[in-house]
Amino acid sequence: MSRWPPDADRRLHAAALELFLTQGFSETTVPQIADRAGMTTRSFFRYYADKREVLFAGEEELPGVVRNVLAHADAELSVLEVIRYGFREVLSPRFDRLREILVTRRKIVESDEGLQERELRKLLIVRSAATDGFRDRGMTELDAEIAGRLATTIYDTAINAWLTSGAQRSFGDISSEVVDRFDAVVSLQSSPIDGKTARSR
Amino acid sequence: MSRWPPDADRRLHAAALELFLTQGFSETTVPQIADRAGMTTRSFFRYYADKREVLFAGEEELPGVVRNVLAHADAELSVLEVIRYGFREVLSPRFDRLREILVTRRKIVESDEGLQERELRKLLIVRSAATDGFRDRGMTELDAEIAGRLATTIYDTAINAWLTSGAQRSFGDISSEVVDRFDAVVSLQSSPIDGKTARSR
DNA sequence: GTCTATATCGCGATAGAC
DNA sequence: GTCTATCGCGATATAGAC
Repeated sequence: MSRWPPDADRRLHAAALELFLTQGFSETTVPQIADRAGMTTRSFFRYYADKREVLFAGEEELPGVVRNVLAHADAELSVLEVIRYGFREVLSPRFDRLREILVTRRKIVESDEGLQERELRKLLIVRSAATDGFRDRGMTELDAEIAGRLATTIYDTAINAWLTSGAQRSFGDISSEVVDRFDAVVSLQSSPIDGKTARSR
Repeated sequence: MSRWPPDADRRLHAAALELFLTQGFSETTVPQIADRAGMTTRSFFRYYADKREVLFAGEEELPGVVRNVLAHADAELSVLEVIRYGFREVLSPRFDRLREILVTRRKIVESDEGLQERELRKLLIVRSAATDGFRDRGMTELDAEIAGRLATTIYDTAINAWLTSGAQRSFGDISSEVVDRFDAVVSLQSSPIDGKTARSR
């Protein structure tokens, strides 16, 4: 048995989540987290760049997943079709069983503006990966950037709708609906609420 | 003549910009900024919530402008048409003469991840205003959120393209092009780079 | 305005693992 | 021995309390 228990990063993560939930994020200090995980303050910063970062542990794979999906999806698919396919076939299976955890995390993030900022930057990283992926599919630089932004915006909208809805619907179902609405909002002259469906040009 | 020179916030802003440009953002301390502006560290935090905030001074009106445009634009305009109109008629006149300043600010923001996070949150505030505006135009909650996200995403894309392009083109011209490309990327089966223009359904 | 908590990080020492 | 994880100490700056 080694002197240093393994999984120091996971222990820090677990300790942090408990404290954030019971005391609140800003009321929790790094020394408290480190104590609860059985190590020193200095060691905390060895695993996490700052106090916010610990909440986003485990999301490092997402950019790689995005690149992978875009690299292997049928080249004939339109942008919205690729997005719909990726969300339903790849992201939904990964996300659906994590719903409870994500709802909890979301509640903590919402309580602190600094955490919201960090979450937005995480989304920016995903967006870069998506833009790269669309560029590699042969789109022009501007179109790839637009497609990347579109994909992450739809992603964020769908995640939001999914975690807010009390029902047991899958992320794939909800994201597919969101894709439809994006298509409609961009394409239609007016919102269907007015009954108009003619394209403007 | 009063004991305290007026425009304390502007002096702090000017001092901060100079120091950020010459020394870099992270190498500049708040006491340095305050000293250069002729006041104490404590006074800095009276005018700006934190060191990052000073870089975004003067952008507080944007949400109000957005609400105003959406409230007064022709009710028959489609989402993309409202966006195009607002960017060309309202934002472009405001932005075009500020290009140099915005280019400078952009360079500083790009140098620091924390500043990028803050900028993203500022965009989030604008997005909330846009979403409110679209909701008030009679859209459903989900469609309004989508339209708000679309507007700010196009805004960010256009600002980026505008400040990156060396040419003297107006923000209105560039943003109009970006609107066209968003429409095309969402609507077309494939990118025009392949010569395909048929809509997928 | 002053004081202070606390985040953050640099550096060197140390303790086991291989 | 070398490598890696951790510790201990301390310095600095932000940010908020009083």
